[in-house]
Amino acid sequence: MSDSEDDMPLAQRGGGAVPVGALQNNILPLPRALPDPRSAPTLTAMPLPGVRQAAVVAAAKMRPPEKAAKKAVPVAPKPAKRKAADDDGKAGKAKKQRTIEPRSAAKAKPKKEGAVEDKSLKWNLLEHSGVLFPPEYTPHGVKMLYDGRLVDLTPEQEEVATMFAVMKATDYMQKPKFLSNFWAGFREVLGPKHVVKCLDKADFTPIYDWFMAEREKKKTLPKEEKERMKKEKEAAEAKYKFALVDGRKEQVGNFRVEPPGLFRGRGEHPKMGMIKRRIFPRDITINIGEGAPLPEHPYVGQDWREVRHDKTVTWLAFWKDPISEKDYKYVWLAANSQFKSESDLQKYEKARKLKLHIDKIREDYERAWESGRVQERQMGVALYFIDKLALRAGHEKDDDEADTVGCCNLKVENVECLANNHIKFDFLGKDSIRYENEVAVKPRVWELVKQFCRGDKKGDKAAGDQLFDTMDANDLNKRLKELMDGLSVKVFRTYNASIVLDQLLHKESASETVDEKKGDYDRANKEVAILCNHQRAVPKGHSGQMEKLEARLLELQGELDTLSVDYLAAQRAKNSAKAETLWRKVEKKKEQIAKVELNARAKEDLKMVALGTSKINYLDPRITIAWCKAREVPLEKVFNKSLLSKFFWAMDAPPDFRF
DNA sequence: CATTAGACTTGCAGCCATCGAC
DNA sequence: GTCGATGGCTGCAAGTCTAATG
Repeated sequence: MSDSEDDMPLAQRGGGAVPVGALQNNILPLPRALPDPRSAPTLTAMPLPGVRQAAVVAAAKMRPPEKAAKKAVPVAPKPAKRKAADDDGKAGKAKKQRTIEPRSAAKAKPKKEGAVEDKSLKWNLLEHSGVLFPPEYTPHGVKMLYDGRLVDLTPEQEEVATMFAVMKATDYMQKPKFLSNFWAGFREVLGPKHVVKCLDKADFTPIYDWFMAEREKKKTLPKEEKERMKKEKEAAEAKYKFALVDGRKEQVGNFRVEPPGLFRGRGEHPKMGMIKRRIFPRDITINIGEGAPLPEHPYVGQDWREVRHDKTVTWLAFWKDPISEKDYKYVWLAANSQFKSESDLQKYEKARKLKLHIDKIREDYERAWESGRVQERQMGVALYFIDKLALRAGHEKDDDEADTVGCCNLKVENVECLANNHIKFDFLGKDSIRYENEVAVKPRVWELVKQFCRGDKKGDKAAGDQLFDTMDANDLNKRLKELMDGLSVKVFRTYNASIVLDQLLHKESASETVDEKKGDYDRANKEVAILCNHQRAVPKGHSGQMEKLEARLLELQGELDTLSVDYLAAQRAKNSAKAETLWRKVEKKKEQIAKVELNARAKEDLKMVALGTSKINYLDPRITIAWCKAREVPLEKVFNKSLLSKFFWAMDAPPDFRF
């Protein structure tokens, strides 16, 4: 369907990205492999395995959400307030759980049959070493130029100048916004009376050159020196790498505090170029078990901003994002932790649950197209797009963020009604990645979109106006909750990505070798990536590499020709021994050519497609694992080391697992 | 009931170590 | 053994979504 028109087009997922429809047969063949949850070890009973916890044990701790999610809802009329233990103490906020506990327990998560522990609690014991701060700034003394003259800078000023100098070769230098934001920040650091009066006459080249030279120097360091430094670094980091959670040794994801620098927003971010200041202990809130030793830090005389013992959250530390006061930076455990893998499983189970409701939901939103109320119609169409095209929700954004959209905040200029019930989408989505797609839609949808673009009654809509002006992402999510417990927009993306993979992998295939099967897998993966519009920048040097491949092909072709001629000659000369040898060589050469051709095609094909994101975030690993088992493909062919580790919880999926 | 705070997931790019071709 | 392409890993930006708040 959509294989021919690669290249320019992007999310060109043709019309039928979601031909889901059937599959009722394999209704929830639940993760049979997971050990019976009822026999799960008690919370803290587990030993303290090293880094790698046994998958079985880990899996056992996670009940297959099936039974929990299913009927449990009406249960739990009993407020879960009993263990009001850890409360008191700490600062004002943090203490939300208690008051609202009954409510959330009653409606949302009535897990735990026997109710051994409160579901809102994520841990009982938590120990860790906090965060690792970046080194303090060491002045290099290299002077920048202003109007051709050397300029004296204080270490603080020099640090900021260096942040800028280092970015000399990036295309941020071409962005006026970046330059003006930087100048505003730099000017403040320079103070009012400084000789440097504007950016135009400032020349940071000396600092840039120094920086590049340093980098070179580091590269050419003797091997032993390099290794010594590496060892030192590792030793310094060692204690931060792990946390102790209820007796489990878990990897910490990001324990390094972000170093100061210039903010590199994506797309046309209004704040690009602003100075991201240094973060100190006084900025950081630590979350840790009550009895655990307080993490140390190198800043004498300074205290952590706050120390909490909040068992309802999974973060170890956070600070306010210095660029955007309303954002936070968190330190969490790594992807292979119990916290992360458990929610990963929940995510996929929720998506599988959607499968049971999807027919009804689709009927529902199609019916909404005929509603007398605009808002109904808009919700119906929005959900149709989300379901069909796997669009993101699209929440409202502030003016101090890049101007990007998702489904619910599409603007009228982002859609165009073409002939033949086609609609063309063209907008900047997350990370300012362009989504460009022409799709066939139901005639009624086409009509409605035309109508929404025009605006219903008074005042026609103009560019910049919301396509769905009577609803937003929150409204839609509220509606979804009525259709299925816990349902939200993003679940559709997970659902569609995973079900498409499941279906594609269950298509007939003549592939025999592992490489061929891997090809099947990658193609399926690619379909999903295209559906989700997971793009990447064309790798630099791509065209050069393609040319090389072309040249190589030509060369090989030449060799093949020569061999062929020789072979014919040998044959004519009745030299059968020689002919046979040559024949073999000809065959081999052909194979070689085919391989290079295949490689070239794949490379061209995937130059703009990123396969990784869907693998990491959208594709239920059990689909892949089951497929590997059934088709006898080593899992390592499709999952790298970190994926294998991240998905340890899914390893027992049976060969006949269906999403 | 709308807005915001807070927590957690998703996403791309760039660096860097490794791997495979010569 | 060298060299450059590949792909993994890290960094951190940018989404989503729910509960708390006023």
